[in-house]
Amino acid sequence: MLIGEVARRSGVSTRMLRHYDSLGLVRPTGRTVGGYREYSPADIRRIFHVEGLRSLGLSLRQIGQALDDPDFTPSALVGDLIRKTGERLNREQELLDRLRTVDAAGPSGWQDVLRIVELLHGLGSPYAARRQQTILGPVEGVPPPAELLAAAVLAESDPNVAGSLRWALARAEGDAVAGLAPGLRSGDADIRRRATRALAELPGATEVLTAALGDRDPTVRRYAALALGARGVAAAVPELVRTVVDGPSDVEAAELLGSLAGDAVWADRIMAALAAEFAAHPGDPEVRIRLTQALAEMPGTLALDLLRELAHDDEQAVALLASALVRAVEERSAADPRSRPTGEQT
Amino acid sequence: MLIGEVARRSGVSTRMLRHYDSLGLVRPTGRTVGGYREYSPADIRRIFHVEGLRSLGLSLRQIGQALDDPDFTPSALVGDLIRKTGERLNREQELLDRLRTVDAAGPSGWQDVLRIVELLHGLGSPYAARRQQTILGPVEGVPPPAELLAAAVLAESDPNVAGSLRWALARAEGDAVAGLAPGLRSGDADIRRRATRALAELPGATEVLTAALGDRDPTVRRYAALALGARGVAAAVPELVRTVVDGPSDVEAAELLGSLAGDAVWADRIMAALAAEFAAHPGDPEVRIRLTQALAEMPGTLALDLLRELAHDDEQAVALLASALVRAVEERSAADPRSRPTGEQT
DNA sequence: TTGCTCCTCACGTCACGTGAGGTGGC
DNA sequence: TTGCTCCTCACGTCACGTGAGGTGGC
Repeated sequence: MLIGEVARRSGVSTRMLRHYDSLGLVRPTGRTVGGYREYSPADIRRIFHVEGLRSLGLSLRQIGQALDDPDFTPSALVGDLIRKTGERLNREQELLDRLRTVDAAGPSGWQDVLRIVELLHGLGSPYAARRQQTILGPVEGVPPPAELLAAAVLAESDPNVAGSLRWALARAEGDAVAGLAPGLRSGDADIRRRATRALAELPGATEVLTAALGDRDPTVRRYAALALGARGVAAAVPELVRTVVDGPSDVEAAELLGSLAGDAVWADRIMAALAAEFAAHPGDPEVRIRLTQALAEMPGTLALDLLRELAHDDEQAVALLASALVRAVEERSAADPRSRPTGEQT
Repeated sequence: MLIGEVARRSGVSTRMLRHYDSLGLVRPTGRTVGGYREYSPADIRRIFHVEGLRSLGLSLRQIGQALDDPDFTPSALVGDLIRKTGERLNREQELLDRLRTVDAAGPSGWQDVLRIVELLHGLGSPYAARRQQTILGPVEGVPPPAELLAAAVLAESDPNVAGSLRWALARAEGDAVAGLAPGLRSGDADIRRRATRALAELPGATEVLTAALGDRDPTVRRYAALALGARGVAAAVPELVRTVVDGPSDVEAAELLGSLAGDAVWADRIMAALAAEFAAHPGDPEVRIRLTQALAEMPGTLALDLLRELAHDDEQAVALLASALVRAVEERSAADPRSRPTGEQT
């Protein structure tokens, strides 16, 4: 069979068939009197073998070695190909991510593209100082896009750099909330915490933060509750109460509960929740003290009855604190009659 | 700054810096008296710009055009890069899949590798006839690995080819069940159906099939129930009863219920389930007829009482069928006294 | 004789690495 | 004088595409 027909049947160009010949990879068995290459059925089969191995990414040189050595062990070579292909795949994936980031920023000229690439490069540095500098460094004109900073916030493990990033993110142009929201769906609790902390420092974001109240991770829930409490969102109340009980940020949580209790509807529920926690922690002085201190944050004389009761608490420290707070609340209420509830006699 | 120091600071080799120079991409502003290239700070900045754009996958030619034309619009080029990178990514992913398939088959020589590649190629053909031929064609020595055929079964839409594949799979070497199981977790109901049908034709596979009884898709549940019923697995009973009610494969389901009812424990539950279905479908003659026919499959005189009752059914067709079946069951029981239940008087 | 197929030789692609052979500045 | 840096020129890589210029068979 002459080279043209072989090319048509195999899909390999005549150029490549001649190339295989010159490499010694597929030598046609004969030549016609005119010097034309004549391929035998065995030659054709060999061509298909070559194409088969090429479809696995072997180089022509590797194919030549493999086909000519019947004892060739494929396992090592295949393993190597898998590794190399995986590396190329990762590189292509990273490149695609970079390109998408650039595209999403909608650059209007090459200056913009270069700035984003520079940022991307700086934020991807393994040195925290370099990342820090990238964020705080001279912002030549356009501020960095929020989506990019959001991605960096989710990945940042250094607390100082993370703080700078949140600061920059709050000032960035673009939809910072949309950039952070995917972080809340991560399987990694650290990433969800970073997302929540950053969301807390943004205006709005109430909806995603409310969803974060249902997170598996207590820290995520706490960040979300504190942020929502500061926005006056009553849905945060149960988690704020839990924060008072558990300790970290209990003072901040108590203050937020106090201001939420300014709303009469929520005042009763908050008091009921706090009272329930006293009942649930009878023998734990630390929890009871935190709860008692939280009562001091309640507006007006809302907590006065409960404080008077606690002044006789079995725990000495609680009783002393409650007594002091009873006096403080009474004085406060005498000074400002508006805060006196209707049912109370002086 | 001389070329060596520039190379150290920028990470670009001196060879490449000279290459950039010769392309006109980065021409050092000056030369020393000795003819050495002298890079100015602006030149260095340009080098970093080049590297920035290279990190996005632009060719040196594209970079040259971009940097020299201040009106260059990046959007089209970036879009093109995204498309091309996505295509490369897909190709790499497909290559990696192929390599992993080959690796999983553990080929001992190049002959094996070539056979697997050939199979892979044949099974991936867009022509059903070619796929069919690949499966049924001359199997030169080693049978195709089950994992490969399993993947093909999950992807095969042509019913004839699918049948051949299931046939080949049942005869293949390797863990066919493990190859099919991921198909049951697919979001695509078609793939789950294909997986279940293929599992049904394999020996064993009881565990995965039992899991498939809880599938969202009724067809998947039916395939699983029929397969499990044939294996004597009583967990299939509820779905088999539903199959009798719903129609397709009701005869087969009834037969399986009949043989499962050979176990006294299950006999009562099956009869109770069938009776409940009669109660649930009062006005539906087709369902009642299928249910009545199913009663004929119950062993011995198990269904006799219910059939006698149905002989007076409001639906004429049901009543006639039930009367005929009552006689048939009575004759059968007279001929074979072993099938007479203890409580019955002749 | 006219197309068609085939032949060999050779250049271009693309981003480099690696010499060879030579020179300038401390 | 001795290293060190720099210079230009040029070949090799890898799997091809695309000619140029020429020839054999119907």
